[in-house]
Amino acid sequence: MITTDFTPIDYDYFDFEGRNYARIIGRDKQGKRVCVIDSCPIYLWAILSDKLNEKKIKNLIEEIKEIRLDIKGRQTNVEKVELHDKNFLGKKVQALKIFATNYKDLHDIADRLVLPGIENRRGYDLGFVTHYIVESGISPLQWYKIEGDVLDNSGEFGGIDQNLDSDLTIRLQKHKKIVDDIKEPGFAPKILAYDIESDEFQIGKGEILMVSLVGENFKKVITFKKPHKKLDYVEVVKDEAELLERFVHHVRKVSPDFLVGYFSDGFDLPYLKARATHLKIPLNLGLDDSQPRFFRAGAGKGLGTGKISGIVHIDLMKFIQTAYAQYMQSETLSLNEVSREFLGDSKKDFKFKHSSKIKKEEWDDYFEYNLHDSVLTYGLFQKFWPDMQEFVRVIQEPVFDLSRAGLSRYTESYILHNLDKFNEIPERRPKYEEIGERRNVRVEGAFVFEPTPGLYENIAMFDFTSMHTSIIVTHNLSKSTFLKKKEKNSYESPEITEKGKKVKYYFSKKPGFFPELMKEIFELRKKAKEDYKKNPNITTKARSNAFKLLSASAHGYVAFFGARYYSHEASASILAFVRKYNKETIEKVEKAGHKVIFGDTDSVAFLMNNKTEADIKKLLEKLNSELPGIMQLELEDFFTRGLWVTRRTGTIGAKKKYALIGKDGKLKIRGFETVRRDWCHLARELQNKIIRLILKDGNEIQALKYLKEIVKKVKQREIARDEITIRTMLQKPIEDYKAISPHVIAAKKMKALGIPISGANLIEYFVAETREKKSLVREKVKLPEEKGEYNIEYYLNRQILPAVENIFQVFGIEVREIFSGKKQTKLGDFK
DNA sequence: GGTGGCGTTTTACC
DNA sequence: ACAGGTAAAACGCCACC
Repeated sequence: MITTDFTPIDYDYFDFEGRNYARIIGRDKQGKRVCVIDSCPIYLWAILSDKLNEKKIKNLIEEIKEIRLDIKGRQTNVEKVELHDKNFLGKKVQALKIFATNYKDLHDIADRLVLPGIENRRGYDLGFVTHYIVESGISPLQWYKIEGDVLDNSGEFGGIDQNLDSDLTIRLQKHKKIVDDIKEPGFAPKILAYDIESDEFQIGKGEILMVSLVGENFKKVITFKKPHKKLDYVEVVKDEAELLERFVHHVRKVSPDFLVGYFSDGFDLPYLKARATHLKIPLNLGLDDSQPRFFRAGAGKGLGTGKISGIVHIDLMKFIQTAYAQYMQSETLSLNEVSREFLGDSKKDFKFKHSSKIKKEEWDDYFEYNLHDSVLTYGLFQKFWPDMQEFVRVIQEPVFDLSRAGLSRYTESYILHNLDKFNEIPERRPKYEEIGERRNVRVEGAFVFEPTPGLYENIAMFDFTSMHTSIIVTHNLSKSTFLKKKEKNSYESPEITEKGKKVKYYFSKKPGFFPELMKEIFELRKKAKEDYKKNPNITTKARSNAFKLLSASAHGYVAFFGARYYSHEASASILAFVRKYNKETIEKVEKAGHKVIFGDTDSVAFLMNNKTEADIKKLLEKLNSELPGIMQLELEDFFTRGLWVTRRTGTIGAKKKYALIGKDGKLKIRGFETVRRDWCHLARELQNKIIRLILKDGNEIQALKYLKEIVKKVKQREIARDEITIRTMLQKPIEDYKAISPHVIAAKKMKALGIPISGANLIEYFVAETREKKSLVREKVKLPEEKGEYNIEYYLNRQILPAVENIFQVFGIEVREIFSGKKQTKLGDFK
């Protein structure tokens, strides 16, 4: 017997004599690697029909006990059956807890349970690891005091400890959570970042020229190419095979908790595996000597995820995409841009070419480039680790799974790990046909107010705090609280138009577990925010962020076709309430004597009309006193000026396109080309400057002068290539495009010239002058590397002037008439 | 051969 | 396929005169 402290990092399981055993890899407080072997009850639920008498239940139990399975080379049977009072979708039910030997048999047992008296079979599709965490209460990245027998070359479980590179292997007997306190320092993980460079981009097609590894006080580039100067981090080997061997050697020697790459699920790890297979080199990176395995689960864009036993392989890009992308400034998820935003550092300059064309002295730059990619990846992991850690603690799924999950899984995991509090049996995942049906229904979304174009002064803006989530909580909306028929004393949705008919949906007043959990998230977020204000550090901030994201995804989850707790009725009702509350707020603000300028989903912007800020705050208080439940309106800010413009065609105001300036001079620009990456920098920066000049002192003449300067520069060809480059994302394979737009042409050109498309799939091009007169833009597309002069007419008439023309129209200035020479043949011009 | 409506595509807002 | 709907805008495509 031994007692130690322990934090679980990675979970998997193995079979021994037909039974499942969880194998948890973690650390103790001294940083020693500890492996814990444990088991848990394996079972599924059979939910019984309402009116089943005792005798029938008894017979059913006897019948189930007789089930024998002979599948996949295993012979097993139902071990035990118990009758329990449970809840399923908020309803009291009687359910049979059916115990089996092996988790993998549960599906087959469920298939045998299609019996009279059994309504539903549930709880067999969670996956062993999730099931184990729920059952055992041993959650990732928490601290436990554990007690058990040491397995030291014991030969138990077929000698599992003998082949495992851990300091201590324990067969668990007892465990106790020792801290659940945010002040407890988290564990400092051992990290190794890696990156490869190869000749060909297609996986396994070319040779791997070099691999870089970066850890704490550890920097290495392994290569079989010769350095020009002496570089102490370069380890020269004889060939690619030895490179792979040395890579494995170093990873095993450092033995990190996390092997971290950037887009490494889609490139680095599969490439290493492919080359190792080709060269017959074992890539035994696992703690148990196993090779990386690839799973298609969670595969976006047809890529799998790479798993290494005992060492958590992390592809940072996916985590950043899920948890950060919506709050980031970066326009792509490229390592370069993300590093620049979060680390203030970027990739080293290196112009790719085939290895046969790289000159002797250029190799040193390539090594440095390769090393620096790992340096950046290492830095990013350090930066994001506190957040990743808090997400793991909150949703209670292992780091590996969290790092590959999308927002729906975050929410769903949180639910699944908290169902016990409600004595709830988990709902199953939707079947293929259900997903198809769900994808076919559309629901009407939020209301967007049509603004009147103009320049306004003294504007106030209100918005609802976590609007969708507070609606879910206030009106108890969810799958399980939805009532098929109206009951007295129930919540009622506003009127909804569906398929041309007006309907209303009704929800029980008895608090449902989903709204209750969302309320919990809502409150925990509030508390985390207060904790952060009191004690600002990375952990309190990370926790606040985690709950913020979970809270923001609540409605998205309910409306997501893949969700276990998907509900069309709840989603449609949530959105109907969103429209109702926004419209009501707009009416009330107008009634209070203010002209409303704009509103989108959860916000309303209006003129202060000589009222003081204190008056506006009083109005806010009054509006809040009239709101039900946890609904809350807050003051977004006061603005000194705001600009709304017309849509490109016509005279109606453009929604979602405005610019505001705060009392502190800070700009808030929404929707304008300034924030869109598919416009060239020149047009974006010009527009930004014009907006700035106009909002700062409301003087359009200064802005017009500035425009004149830029137009002159364009006409005199003084604009740099980079400024006129247009960047657009290629969203699918080139062949799949029906419409051949300019960026598709550019992508085709790149393919023909063998220029690799960046990991971010961003296509860059510019519009050039052509000898013959061509009308289509795509016929004038050139790659940034190509020779040619930019097309003055295009940049003037299709980029510069469109970016600013409707801003000047607010002041009655027609910039096209001033600058473009030609008259536009728009209808408006003849009136 | 110009043009106007429509479908496709990308990107942003909340 | 892997959180949702609303909206702006550009461009190609195609019928039409």
